[in-house]
Formats: sequence, structure tokens, C-alpha cells
Amino acid sequence: MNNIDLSNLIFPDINKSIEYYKDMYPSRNLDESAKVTRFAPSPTGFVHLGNFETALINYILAKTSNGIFYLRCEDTDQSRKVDGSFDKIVDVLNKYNIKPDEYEFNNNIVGNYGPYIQSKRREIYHTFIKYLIQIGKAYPCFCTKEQLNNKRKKQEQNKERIGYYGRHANCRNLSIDEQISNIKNGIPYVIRFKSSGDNNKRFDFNDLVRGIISLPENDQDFVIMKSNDRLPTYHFAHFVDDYLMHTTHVVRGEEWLSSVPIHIELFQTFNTKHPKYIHIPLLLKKEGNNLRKISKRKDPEASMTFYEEKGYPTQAVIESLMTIINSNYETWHDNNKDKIYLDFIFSPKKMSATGGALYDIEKLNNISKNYISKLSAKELYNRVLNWSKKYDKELELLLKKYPEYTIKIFNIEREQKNPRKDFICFSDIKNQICYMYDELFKEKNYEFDKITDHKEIEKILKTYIDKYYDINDDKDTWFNKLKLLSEELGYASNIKEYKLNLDKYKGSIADISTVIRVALTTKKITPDLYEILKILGKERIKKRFEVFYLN
RNA sequence: GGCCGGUUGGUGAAGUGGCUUAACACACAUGCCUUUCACGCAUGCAUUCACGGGUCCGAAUCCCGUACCGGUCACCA
Repeated sequence: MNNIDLSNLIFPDINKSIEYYKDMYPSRNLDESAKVTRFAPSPTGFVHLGNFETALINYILAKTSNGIFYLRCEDTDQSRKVDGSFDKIVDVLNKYNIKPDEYEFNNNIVGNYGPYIQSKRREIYHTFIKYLIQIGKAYPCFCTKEQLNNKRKKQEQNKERIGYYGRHANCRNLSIDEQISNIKNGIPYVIRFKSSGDNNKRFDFNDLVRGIISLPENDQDFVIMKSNDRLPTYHFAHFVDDYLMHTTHVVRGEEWLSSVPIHIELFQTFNTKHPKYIHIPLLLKKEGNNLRKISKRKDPEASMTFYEEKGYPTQAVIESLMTIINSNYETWHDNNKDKIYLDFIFSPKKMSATGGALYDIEKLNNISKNYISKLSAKELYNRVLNWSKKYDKELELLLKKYPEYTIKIFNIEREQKNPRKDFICFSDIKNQICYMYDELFKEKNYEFDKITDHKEIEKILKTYIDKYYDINDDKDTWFNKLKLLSEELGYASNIKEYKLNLDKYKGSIADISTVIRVALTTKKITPDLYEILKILGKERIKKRFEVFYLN
């Protein structure tokens, strides 16, 4: 009995060689500088902001080098798999217009290096594992979970390095006959890689963000195939897939940095170059005095659905991530206003290696505010309408009922050099302009400021509407009339004048405007009053004023 | 506990030995403009780069030590 017999016993149906697959997936015919990258999420739930950041960087790397960006579904952990979550991932990528060149979706394979779903690549993994067994670089391990736990406890007690390595790797020394009879007796087993590394030796590893790092060689006999579903673990699937798919750059979270020795050893075993690695810092969040990983459960902003529900424009989300990804991005963008993020030359070295980038929602708000302010009224209308279809039915109805009217509202202090910036995201809008629609003008918490006396309010409103307001006035005329109104009622028409003679006046034109504004909208803060009056129309103005008339 | 990474204002950070009396942006504050709100503009906001020591004419930048924070040590990715 020898390794060949063992490998045939474990994989009786595998009869292809690794050469077969190497031929099947030849080198990609690309320029030397072209980068092949991938987004390789596991379908375990919703899309995390950090995952999305990874996807974005991978995409940028490929697109800016005339390379290939592909999507690979890493579903080797069947127990954590959540139905429909891969669809969500595809959906998010689509929304943000991050289009993979190669992918597999709904049984439709695009690209020559598939399948792109790991659970469908079982035969390929098995072929590689069979080969490793044959050359004596992998072996079945029959240790139970309990035995492994005990081993770990013992190691902890003895203050030894924890793990399955060297003399702690019991099953490594089983004879072929023992292995074969165990398998024939139906004892469950995993396949482990037989490491030939030495933990006391070190090697230099070049991480594209951090530079050269000295790491110890791997000597762990890590698991490469799980026992019940016979699927590979991440480490092995990473090697096989990125090897056969000819990935040139792997972008992943910092948590993988400590697995690098394992991955390097795998690539070395097959005498092949490993891809370049870009380990990006984790997105962290401050909680009290401690930092922690941004988490799906505690932080709504960790999920990409948060940004969609709130109605942040996708461009704003990408912009804000770009400022995190490369700190010189913002300056570049200010100097290249007409360019898009794909024109920017991304440099991993410019990435912060600080393991503590706090995702700053304030920053996103600012970027988003600016972005929305630059949209035309028509464009904004379309975007908000589109958003409302899914997230705000009431708003959708209104937008559809009053398209022209709404665009007029959106156009107040917009489409000019320095537009107004008061919408952070689409979900913000309804509340800010609710007073423009009678249907939404229900909750009435009038924010009167200085003048609260009802008699005075009535007098101001009545005089204004009866004597002064004319919807056809141009802005100067309108404003002059406001001055006349102020003077007639004993208020200063000029603020400076008022400040100089506080006791001469009841107040100033500012107080008069506030009364009109609040009576009309309930709010102290609104866009330009002249425009609002004009858009509301005289009838509606009258109605809103009448509420304040004492009988 | 072992190994790896990190530590510059309220926040993201620039900075790799002298051009830094620490850039830029967000946030905040004040003022100007202004009918209000906003926009815009102006000003302010780290005498100091976790701490201690060393090298040097010169250190946020190089070296050593300490502290703290994060990651990892699964048949999860």
C-alpha cells in the first residue's frame, strides 16, 4: 500500500490530473501591466461596507490597468450560507455600476475560467488534493474536535505555541495501512496539508500597503478539506482558484495578514508565484474609549443597505470611500472636477496602514450634500422619484402627482454657481419641503421666534396679504414692499439701522420675514422666501395665513 | 500567551532627517455679507506628533525600550 492507493481510496472518482486543469485555464493573454483582480465574497448575509470597499479597490485596480475584474462566490461554508445573499451582492455591485468582466449568475457563466462558484469546483479541488496526497504533502487526519480541544488546552497550560504542527500533529505519523484501514472503517477525517516549514525561520513578505514585513514560516498542518461536505477550506480554495484564474492582485482585509505564511507555502509547493497582496485596514468604530471592528449588528452604517435606504447617491458613497482609500484623492478630485474616480491613479502605498480608520458618516454627509446640490432640479426629481418607489410610497405619489411643481421647488437656489446645500440624502427631502404640499402640511409646530403675540402676527399677515403682496412682483419690488410693510408697522427696514437704534423700533424686517415664513411653513429655516411664496400661490398663502386670524 | 500590524488636533489624515512656526478636508466657534435660512468669504482651533531614552549640528521622521489599541492563533471566511 502506498500514497497512490490512499489517494484512490479517498478520491475514487477523480481521474484528471492537475495538468489537465492547468491546460484548461491557460495564462490570460493580457499586457504585462494588466491586473487581474477579483471580488470574492461569501454569501453569508448582507453586504458589509468593508467588503464593498474591497470590491471597489479590486475593480479600480483592474479597470485602470486594462485588466480583468471577476466575481467569485466563496460558498465553501455551507452551514453559514444564507439563501439569496449572493443575489444581494450582485445587486449592490450593479447599483454602484461595478461590473465584473467574469461571473456566474443564475447558471449563466461569463468567462473562461469558471465555474465561479466554489461549491461547483469540488472536482478541481479534489484533483489538487489527490495530487498532494500522492506526493506525500497531504494526509488524512482522524482527530476529533474533542481531541483537538484537549490538545489546545494542554498547549496553553504548557505555554506552548498553539496548533497542529510538528510533534503535535499526531495523524501525520500514521502509517499508510493505518490510514487506509481507518478510512475503510468509516472513521471521519479531514485532509491536512503536510507542512515542511520551520517556525524559527523567517522570510520577507512584501505587502503592497505596508511594505516589507518579516514573517515566520508556516509549520501548521492546516486543514485543506473538511470532513462532512468534503469542500476545501478558505486557504486551499484561495490557492487553487487564484492560481487557476491567474489572479495577479489579491485585495482583502487586514485580518488575512497572519495567514500569509500558509498561503505562501501553498504557492511554493506548486512551484508557482503567489499573487501580490494588498491588505487593507479594517474599518473600525469608536465605542467609548475602545476601537472595534465596525459590525453589522451594532452599526447600521456597516451595511450597504443603510445607504440605499437613506438614499445616499451611489456616487457620494464611492467618493467617501475613495477619500479613505487614498488620502490624496480629495485634493486630486478638487483639481480635476470633470473626472470620475476611475481616472484617479490609485496607489496602495498611499493607503493608510493605520489599523483604525474610523468611518466618518459626517464626511459622507458633506460629500453627499455637495453632490446633491450640484444636480439639476430635473435630475434630482428623477433620482428622488426612483428612490421613493422603493422606500417612500407617500412621497412617490406626490412626486408623480406634481412633477412640474416639485421641480420648481427643487430649483429654488439650485442650478447656480453656489447652490444651496441642504439635502444630505433623499430620505431627508420630504421632511424639509413638506410644507410645500398641502397633503403633508399636517403637523404644525410653528417655530415663531421673537414675535409670538397672536394679535401682532395677525396684523402683520393681514396687512401684508391685503395691502402689499402681489404674486407678479419681481424680487426687488417684492423686497421693497416688505420694507414698506416693516416701516408701516413700526419695524426697521434695515438691520443695521435697527441695531443702532434698538429702542426706536419694535423689531426689524428680519422679524417680519420670520413671521411670514413661519406662518407659511412652520419652519424658521427654509430656502428663499420670495420663491416659496411664488410657488405656493396666493390662494394657498391666504389659507395658511387665515389660521392666525382671531375671530 | 505567541506572532503580526498600528499609535500625528474633536474626526479622516499629509508628512520617510532641515523648504513644517505640522498641509488639506470634515466638524466646531466667531465675524463679514444678508429680509430670514442657507451659500460664499474671512478668522480661530495640535507650541507639538503615545511615553521614556539614544543617534545627529538638526527627529513627527532613524534606533532601542515601555505602554496602549487592533488583528490572528477553527473542519469561518
